[in-house]
Amino acid sequence: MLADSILEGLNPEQRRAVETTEGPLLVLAGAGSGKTRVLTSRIAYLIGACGIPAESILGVTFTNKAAGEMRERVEKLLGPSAGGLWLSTFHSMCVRILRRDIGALERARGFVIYDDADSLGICKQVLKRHRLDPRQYDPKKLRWRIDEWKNQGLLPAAAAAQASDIDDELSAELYGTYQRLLFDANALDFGDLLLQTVELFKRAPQVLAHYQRRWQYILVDEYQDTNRVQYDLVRLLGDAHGNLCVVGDPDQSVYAWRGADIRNILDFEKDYPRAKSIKLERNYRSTQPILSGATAVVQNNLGRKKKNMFTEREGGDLIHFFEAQDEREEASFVIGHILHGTRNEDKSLGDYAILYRTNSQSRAFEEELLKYDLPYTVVGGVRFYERAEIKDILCYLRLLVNPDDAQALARIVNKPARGIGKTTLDRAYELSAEREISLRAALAAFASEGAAKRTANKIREFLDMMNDLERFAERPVDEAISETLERSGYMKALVSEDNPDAEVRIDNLRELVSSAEDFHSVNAEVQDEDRTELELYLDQVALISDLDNYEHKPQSVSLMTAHSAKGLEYATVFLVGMEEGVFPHASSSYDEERLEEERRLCYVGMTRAMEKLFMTCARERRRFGSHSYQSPSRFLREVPEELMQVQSSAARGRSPRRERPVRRSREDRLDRTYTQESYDEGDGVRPGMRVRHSVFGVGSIEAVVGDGLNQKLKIKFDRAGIKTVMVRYANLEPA
DNA sequence: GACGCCGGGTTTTTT
DNA sequence: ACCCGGCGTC
Repeated sequence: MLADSILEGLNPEQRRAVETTEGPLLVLAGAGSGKTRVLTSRIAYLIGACGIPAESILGVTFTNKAAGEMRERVEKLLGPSAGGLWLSTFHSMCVRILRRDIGALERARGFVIYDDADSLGICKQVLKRHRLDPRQYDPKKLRWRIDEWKNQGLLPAAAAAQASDIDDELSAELYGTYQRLLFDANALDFGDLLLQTVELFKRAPQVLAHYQRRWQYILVDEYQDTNRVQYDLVRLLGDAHGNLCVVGDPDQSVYAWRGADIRNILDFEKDYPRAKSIKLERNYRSTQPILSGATAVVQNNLGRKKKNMFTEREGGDLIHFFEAQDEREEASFVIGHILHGTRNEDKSLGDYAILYRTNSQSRAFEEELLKYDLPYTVVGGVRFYERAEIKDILCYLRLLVNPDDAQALARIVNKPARGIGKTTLDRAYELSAEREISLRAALAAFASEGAAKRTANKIREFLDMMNDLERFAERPVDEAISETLERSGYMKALVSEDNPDAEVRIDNLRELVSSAEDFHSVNAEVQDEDRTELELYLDQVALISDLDNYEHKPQSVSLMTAHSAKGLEYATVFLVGMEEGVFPHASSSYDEERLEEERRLCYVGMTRAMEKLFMTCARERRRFGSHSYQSPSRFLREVPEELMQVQSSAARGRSPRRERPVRRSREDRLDRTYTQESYDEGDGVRPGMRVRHSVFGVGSIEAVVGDGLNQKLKIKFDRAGIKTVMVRYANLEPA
């Protein structure tokens, strides 16, 4: 009875994916094939039809939003019997496990979670300890390398063993120091959350056994985006019973740069010989031209698992293509179309999404939207919890929970200014390294030993204040925040600044307090046996992404990167900035594997559209403050001509300067290669040309080196001599 | 120790 | 064009 209602409306493949409950199962779910529906129905089926207790089921996703949506849909199918079901991201799952069991690794349970900025700060500290010049050894690169290792499941010793050259050996050594500093601060970074959980399972079999017993059925969403550690986690948890269902689409694997290994999904059947596999190839989302166009693009990837997507949504518009003169015209074309649709075609703003390759591209569209007073929502970019003032207060809170948090301490010790500056902090760092004590202890030691009386008093005052604040660690989180704002003098300092910028920040802090009030009222009843509300709050804040807060508003245009758009759908999608160097991104242009990932990303972007898909490019674009000229993206050429419709220039909202009124055919438009990075449209840079540089004055080009984004010019300046400049940055004019 | 100027890097995507 | 960190000055 219940089983019937759960299975109702599923197509035969979906049904099979739901009913095949035992053993390993691979569900290859193409874009728009009802993947989430299958996952939620499957969970509901396990509980409602098979009688599996909800607490025996683990569902893992990549975003909190996806987890939340799934929970909602399962509850809709089953009602409250879904309580006890674990649905979470890999990261929050690991936090929960570690909070309970990290003691088995001889670590304290009160650890804090370090975000990217904190990690980078630690990297800088590492370089300092090794007396390396951060200009010579880039802390960002170190951060990147460490993250790579962590994604592969390698701790410092293993990394050192694998290091192939002297450079990498040094990095591995620095990685060791990095881990040491994290340990001293009782902190874990994002990568650690996963890696230490694997470590825990390996070193404490009884802990692993506990979770293996608990979770009899495991489901993993977006399996194509799992990295090595996530693979290991799934493997460890699932091996006991083998009831592992993974769902994914190799064509939508777009996170290799974050360590995702597409082989995890491609090799699933090898890894789990008993595995069954089901393909979901019926697309419920897009019209025929959109699906065919997207498929045609992604088919250019080699070594791809064959999939035959089909849709019954025959007819519909062809894919629209528009080539703008520059990014402003591109924006005005897009917004013009939206205005037309909402005024004349009964569309609402929520039907539209603007998708781009990089966050920085949102700007032109935002300006245009503002011009017409159209509400819009930007996903990504600067996150609320990363804004300086928010982060400052969160660092205070972190210190209430974990006094050893060195990053947090360093950040706020002089915010607001209280006379404890760089010199003092440096001394504290040195003491901390010498005596192997926490930064806070070192600061206290400095106050009673080396510091001048004035400084010593200021340090003591600060430490007393912090000790006093600690009483609020057990209080409701909104109280803790309000008290912190007062006692620290942070609010007072902002108020006395008395400028518009400070006002914005005050508003943000008020928003923080009110969101904390919400958190408090929601969590008031949910008493965790041994975690304070503040601790729970900090965990949540650390793991929340901008996307998680995104809600699709019916009266607001959505703007986001193609990455962020994965899993979402819109009636009309504008996939903008379709130019070589932008999409595919320049940094991926010379590597076949990375190009294929760009192509998959393009596929993801295109398949977000249900009814209308616009792909646009601009001939000219301002980047880094200077002009650049790009040719249309190769991906545009990969869309079959008969599926594409060129938007005529008559559709343009305003009249651009059009030096050539000649109507070119589509092929002409797409095949035309513009001279990249020239300073005057259409003309290439050639030796002998006279140019003007804003700093060096007039000179003549001696040589042209390379092309594309990295093109350099050797110029003999009349007064400044011979210089090599990057065209991209030089802002040259003809002279 | 605080403030202000200069120079360099920046724009790949994020849990 | 913009932001941030570093360095010099007060």
